[in-house]
Amino acid sequence: MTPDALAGALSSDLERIVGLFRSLSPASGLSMTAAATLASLERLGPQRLTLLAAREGVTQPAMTQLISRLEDSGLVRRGASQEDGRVVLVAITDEGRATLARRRAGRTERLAGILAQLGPDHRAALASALPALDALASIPRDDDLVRTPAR
Amino acid sequence: MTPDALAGALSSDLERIVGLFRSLSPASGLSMTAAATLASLERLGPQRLTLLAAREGVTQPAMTQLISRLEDSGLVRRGASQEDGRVVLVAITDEGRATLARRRAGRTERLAGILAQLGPDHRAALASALPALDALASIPRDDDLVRTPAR
DNA sequence: ATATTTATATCATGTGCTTATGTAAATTGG
DNA sequence: CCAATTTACATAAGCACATGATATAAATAT
Repeated sequence: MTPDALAGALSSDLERIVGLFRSLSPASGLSMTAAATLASLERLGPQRLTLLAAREGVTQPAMTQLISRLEDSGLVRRGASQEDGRVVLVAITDEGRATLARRRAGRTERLAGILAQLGPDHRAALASALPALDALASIPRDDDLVRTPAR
Repeated sequence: MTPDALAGALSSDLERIVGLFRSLSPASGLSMTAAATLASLERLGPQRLTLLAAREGVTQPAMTQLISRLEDSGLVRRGASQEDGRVVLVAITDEGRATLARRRAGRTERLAGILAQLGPDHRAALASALPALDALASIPRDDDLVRTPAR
């Protein structure tokens, strides 16, 4: 299979799978961007506001506001950087982690129900595709490359 | 692998893949819901407003407004039902199909660029996972079951 | 030391969602 | 059948969340 054909097929499947994902996600009071940002913070550790904005594909003012809301809700914490007095390092709190965990538990539970309806063969195929999916999920995004100083 | 473990692993990968998908989708002036609704209309044919709302996980008023906007943009058409004078059957237009196609082309192009960075082994694994992904994408949603008349 | 750049915040505005409610068509029950 | 209820959609008011323009303070460069 050519890379282009693979991209086309994947793109088509992804479109519908994202829809499935959205219908699986419990109404936790978090917007898609909020949930994705929290997940990034949990996975990558404390991050600068600007990096978060680039990573989630929103503008910097939008991220400033989102972080303010998340901070008010107690899900993240603003911290200062020691090297640079301008930067804000955003970190997830225990409460933020707990909220994420609840969200995931709900989604996983519904997904398990759906997988149960699938045939064992399809389940096996999905299980064997996990490393590839993980590779897909782990692909560096543009914004990860932003921090390449020209030396 | 147990179904529950599979659900957990899938759920975790999906969370990050959705983020990738969002960053791949071109800014076509369509919201996520708008794009998903258009895609549903293309795939399933004309649909009632209420069914669309349930399928996309928004309220009925939200769908009424969305359809009005899409109609103003010429991407969908409102039609009447012959059996029931209350229902509105929403259909995608040729322009709507063209818009969807452009969106997909942009996404596919970026995805192809990313896949090229992956190793051939990972590409092969993804290719072999396509049937399973397709099965996952084809799983009926709750709202598809709504139409089960009690006889 | 001044000018420029960078990181974040603030403000004004617009879109898209929600809840509450209205209207007309279909269905139900006496 | 006709009044009451239900169903499908529309409308309205308000809030969440995004954008673009701009301000401020810290760091860097000339």
